[in-house]
Amino acid sequence: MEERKKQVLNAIIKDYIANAEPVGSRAVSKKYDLGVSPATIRNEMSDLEEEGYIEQPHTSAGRIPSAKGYRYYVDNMMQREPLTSAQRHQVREIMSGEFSELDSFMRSCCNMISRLTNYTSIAAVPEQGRGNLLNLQLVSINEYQVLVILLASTGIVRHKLFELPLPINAEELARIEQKLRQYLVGAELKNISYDMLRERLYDFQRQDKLAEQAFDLLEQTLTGETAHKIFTGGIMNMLSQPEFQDIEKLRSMMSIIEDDPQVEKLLQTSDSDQLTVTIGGEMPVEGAQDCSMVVANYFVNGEKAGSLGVLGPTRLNYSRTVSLMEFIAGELSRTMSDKDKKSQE
Amino acid sequence: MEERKKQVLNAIIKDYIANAEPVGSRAVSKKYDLGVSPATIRNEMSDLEEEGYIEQPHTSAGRIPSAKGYRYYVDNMMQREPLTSAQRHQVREIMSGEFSELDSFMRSCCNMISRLTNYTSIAAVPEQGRGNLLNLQLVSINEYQVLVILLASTGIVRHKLFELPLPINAEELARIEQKLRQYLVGAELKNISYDMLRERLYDFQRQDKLAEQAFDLLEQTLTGETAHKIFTGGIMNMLSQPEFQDIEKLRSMMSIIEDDPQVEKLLQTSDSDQLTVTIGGEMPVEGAQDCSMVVANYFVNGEKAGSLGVLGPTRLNYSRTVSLMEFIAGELSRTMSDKDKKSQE
DNA sequence: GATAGCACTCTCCCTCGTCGAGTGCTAATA
DNA sequence: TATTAGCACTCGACGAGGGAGAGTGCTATC
Repeated sequence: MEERKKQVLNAIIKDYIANAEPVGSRAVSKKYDLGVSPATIRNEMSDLEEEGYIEQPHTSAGRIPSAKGYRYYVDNMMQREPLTSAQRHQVREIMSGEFSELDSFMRSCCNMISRLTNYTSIAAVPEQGRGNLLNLQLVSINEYQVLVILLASTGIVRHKLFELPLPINAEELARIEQKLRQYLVGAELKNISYDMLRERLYDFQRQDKLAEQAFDLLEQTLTGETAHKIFTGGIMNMLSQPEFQDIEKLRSMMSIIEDDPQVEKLLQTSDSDQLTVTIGGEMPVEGAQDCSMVVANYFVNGEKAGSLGVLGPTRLNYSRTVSLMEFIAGELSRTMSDKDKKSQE
Repeated sequence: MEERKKQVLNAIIKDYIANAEPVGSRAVSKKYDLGVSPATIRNEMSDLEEEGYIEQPHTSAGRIPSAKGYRYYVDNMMQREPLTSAQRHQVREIMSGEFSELDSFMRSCCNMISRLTNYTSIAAVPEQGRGNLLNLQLVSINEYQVLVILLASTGIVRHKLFELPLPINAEELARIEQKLRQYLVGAELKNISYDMLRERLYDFQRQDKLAEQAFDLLEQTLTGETAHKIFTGGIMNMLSQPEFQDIEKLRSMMSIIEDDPQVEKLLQTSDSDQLTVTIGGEMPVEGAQDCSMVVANYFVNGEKAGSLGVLGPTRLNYSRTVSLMEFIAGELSRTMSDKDKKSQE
């Protein structure tokens, strides 16, 4: 694309992102001095429209960027907005806080992202933990109920209460616990699949009826649930966006944000360490076509551990949002990797 | 209040709840046959307005109920709407489901309430568990990190990761664990206050430096956090209410619903087993004056265990909502008490 | 190729007039 | 005395009409 046309497109997008109103040729020529008159701009705009980068809500209105326009901007022209020190500070503050509970930590991350971006934030964390199985405890509550507590090397704890079909006494339980520890402690959590369980516990399982129960029980706790835990924040920020003054649009977005599986689907983009920017029609969920999002993955020791995203109108401030999300995901990866290393010591 | 005036007020409230539009004298006389002409109704309405039970948005509009009118209706005239068997069924279905995780159970309760009422639901569960301390475990992650796991008789588990200022080895940890168990297992969780800890552990605490650490640690885990965990559901239902088509009103409600402490404040009504109906200006939170709510407490073995509420416009369907919430809170109390008894066996 | 000029188009906003719903008052009625 | 019918009045909703303003596309000119 010729340089001047690029500049015109850039001006239109920037202005529209800032003001949410169609941009006219006069405004472009005045505010962003390209050294040419409005008439010239008009010709360029006419071309840009023909090529599908911008569109006109109606004759005698200015132009607004199309999804294709935003895409071109993000891919070829966008420059990352430098972060202020206040922004960096806010992120680091959250990161340096305590977090023995992953849940509440992710929640405050989401709130921080919403505060910084003024958009709705979403995040997904796999239910299945990372790290190795550090310890495993079976606690008898009564003879029909057993509490299984799993401790990962990351300091994350999971627990589940099980109802047994047959009663069990303390000695038997201790014996099973012993055996399970022997076979499973040290294994990587993500490797504890059905097959792996079967392999390691094959002999044990044959041994007696109760062991078989324990087998079923572990299988349920450890495998199966590959679902992600979903967090959202700053839903209210949607309300301040002029594009969502229309209640119907708002409702269609809200129903997606409130529905965990849909949000999970949104966050399933790439597994790379690059941000993913998804614009308008590219959104993978029905009814989110008026939105864009910026999704970043975070990594613990080089391995993908979860996703963070920001959801807003297609008129998203891509430049700022990308900078912020890149920084936040980086800090989060660093913080969680540190923590992980520390707990492995 | 004279019988006929009551009937007129009743008709106005019912009609307004159903249609969200000012009710005229003609409509009252026609739809709710009181056997008198519109002119007579008009006189009654004029009286009701003078006494503050209804108001007029403007001359030549019908009347709408005032907060005082709703209050009178709820206190003196309202009849509980009988539940359908489908509604009962839905509630019982959720109740009979598994719930080893209190969190996800409460979440699905909230969703159910929203589905049944078509309003936004809110719930609060005290972080501090009910029941007795059944077991306590200290798990060493590395020499500076200890995971404290608390198991309540209700099957609810809490855990917290602690960073120690001094390293600790396995034997010492085991010794402390032993002591703590000895002193604390069996105690009622809600009684484990700072004072109680001090009393029981006084000698122990003096014993050595590490025990003192353990003391601090337990104090943090067990006391202090009297905060409630807040759940919400069906936020989207707000959008379908005609009174919240105005984005500003919507925003003021949303900002309250998104803010846990505010929701907690809303739910702090009475501790009795009666429902609390709060209407318009009675709402304890700034900015919620256009709303009403119905709050029910649920009880485990006769003791208050948490609160459930429904949040909607003042034009709330009190009759149906009260019936539903009464039923749901009752079922929830029953289910959780059963579970509690079962785990005590 | 860039620009100035100009007619044209379309939205926004204001005003005006009509319509209809609903009221309050008054006089008549049971 | 309570109820009702009749009637003038008020006010918001709605649609038509018109001016203002923003922005365009086209054409002729530099």
